[in-house]
Amino acid sequence: MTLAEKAYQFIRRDIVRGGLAPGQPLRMASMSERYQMGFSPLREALTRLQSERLVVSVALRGFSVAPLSMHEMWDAINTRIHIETEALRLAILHGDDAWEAAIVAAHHALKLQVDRASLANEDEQAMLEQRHNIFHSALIAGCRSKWLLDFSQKLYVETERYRYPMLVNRSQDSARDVPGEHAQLMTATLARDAVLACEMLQGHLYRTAQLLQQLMSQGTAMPPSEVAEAPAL
Amino acid sequence: MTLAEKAYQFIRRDIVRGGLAPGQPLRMASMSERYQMGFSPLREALTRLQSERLVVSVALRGFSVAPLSMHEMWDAINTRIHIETEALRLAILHGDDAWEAAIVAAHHALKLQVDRASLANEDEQAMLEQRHNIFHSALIAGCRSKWLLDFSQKLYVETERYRYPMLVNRSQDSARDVPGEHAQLMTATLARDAVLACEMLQGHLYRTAQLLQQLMSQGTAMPPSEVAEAPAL
DNA sequence: GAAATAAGTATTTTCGAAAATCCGGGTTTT
DNA sequence: AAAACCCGGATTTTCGAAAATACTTATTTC
Repeated sequence: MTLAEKAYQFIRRDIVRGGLAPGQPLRMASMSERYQMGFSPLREALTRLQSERLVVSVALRGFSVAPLSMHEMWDAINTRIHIETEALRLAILHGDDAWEAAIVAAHHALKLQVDRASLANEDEQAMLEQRHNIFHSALIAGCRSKWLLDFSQKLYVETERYRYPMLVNRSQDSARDVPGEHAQLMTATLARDAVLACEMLQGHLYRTAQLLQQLMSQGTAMPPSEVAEAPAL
Repeated sequence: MTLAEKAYQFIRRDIVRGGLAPGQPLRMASMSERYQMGFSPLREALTRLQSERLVVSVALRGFSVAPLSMHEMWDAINTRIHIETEALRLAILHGDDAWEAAIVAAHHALKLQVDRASLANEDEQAMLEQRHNIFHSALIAGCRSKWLLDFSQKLYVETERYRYPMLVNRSQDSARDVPGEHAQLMTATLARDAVLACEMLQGHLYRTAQLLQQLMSQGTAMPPSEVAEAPAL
C-alpha cells in the first residue's frame, strides 16, 4: 500500500472520529509532522478527501476539515435514502445466490460484533462500524450499478461522520431495536419483497437521523451547528 | 488558478474529446512533456479525475484513461435519470423566481448557440456543450440538495464522454427535435408540472442513450466496446 | 487619524532529483 | 521443459527545497 493510501485512511479516520475537528485548518507542516510523511502523499490524500466532501479547500489557502451542520446531515440522509432504496430495489430484482449468501454472512458477523462490542473500546467500535458498513453494502451489492454503489458508499462515509458521536452515548437509542431492524430488513430483502424492504431501509435511515438531530439539539454531542428541520417523510 | 486546476481541466477536456483514448496509459513523463508542468500538479489532477471515474489507476503502475463500454454507458444514463428526475422534482417544489429566471436565460443562450454552432468548428461545439450543461444544471439548481447536484454533475461529465463522438456525425439524430425537447422540458418545469417534466427529462436522456447505442453498434464512432442491451424503460 | 503602501513572515504550491517498485529477459535450478 | 531467481531499465512514488502567493505588522502619506 502506498503512503498516499495510508494518509487517506488515517486522515479520513481522524475526521470521522473527530480527532480532526470540523473547520480546523489542515496545515501541511503540522500534517507532515503528525503523520510522519512528506507533502506529496498528504496532498494526494487531501485532494481525494475533498472530492468526498470530508475536506474543503481554497486555492493557495490550503485545506480544512469540512464543517458539520444539521442541514448537511439531512441532505446526506435524504439523498442516501433515495440512492440506496433504488439500489436495493435493483438488487432484489437481479441478486443471485452469492448475493444472498453474502448478506446472511454479513448480518451474522454484524450480530456477533454487536453483542461483543463494549462501549468503551475504540477498536471494537471501529469493527462494529465496519461490519455495519459491510452489511449495508451487501444488501445493495447485487444492484449491478457501479454508480449507485459508488454514491452509496460516499454517503455512508459522510453520514458516519454524524453518527460517530452517537456511538459514545449509545444509551439514547434504547427506544429502538436496531439489531431487530437489521434482521427485518434482511428478511424482507431475502424474501424479495422490494416494497417492504425499501420501506424498512428508509425507516431505518430516517430514524437514525431523527435521533441524531435530537442528540445534537440537546447539545449532548457535537460541535457548532445550525439546527434545521427534519423534512417531511 | 493553480497549475493543478489547469491540469485537471486540460486532461478532462482531452479525455472527453478523445484526445486521450480510452485505455491509454498516462505516463508521468509524457504528461509532464505534453502539459508542460511537473509531476505534482499532474498527480493531483489525475487523482481528482480518478474519483470522477474518467481515469483509473493501479498502485505503483500509474494511471490510464478509463475504458468505455455500452454497459457503463447505460449504468451512467440510468443512474443519471434516477438522480436528475428526483432533483428536478425537488426543484419544481422549492424553486423560486431566481431559479426560474436562470432557466429561461440558460435556455435562451442554448438556443442561440444551437443556431450558431457549425458542425466543423471545435470551439463552437465546446460552447454548445457548455451551454447544454448550464441549461440542464439550471433546471435542477433549485433542488436544495448539494449531494444531488454533485452527483448529477459527475454523471453529466461521464455521459458527455459518450455523447461527444455523436456531435461529429450529428446527421443521425435528424429524427429527433432536440431543441424542441428542451423547450418542452422547460415549459413543463416552469408550469411546475413535476410529473410531466420528469417524464420529459427521462425521455430526453433515454432517447439520447438509445441513439448512442445505435451509433456505436454500427461502429460509426468510438473505440472498442462490448455492446449491451438497452434495459427496459 | 485613516488609508495606502511596503516589508517581513507564514503557508501553499511546484519542481526535479532520489528512492522504491515494477517489468521483461536471461540464467540457473529442479 | 518448467519453475524460480536475479539483474538492468523503465516507471511510479516520495521527499525536501525553491518559488509563488497570502497574511500580518510596521511605516508612510494625505
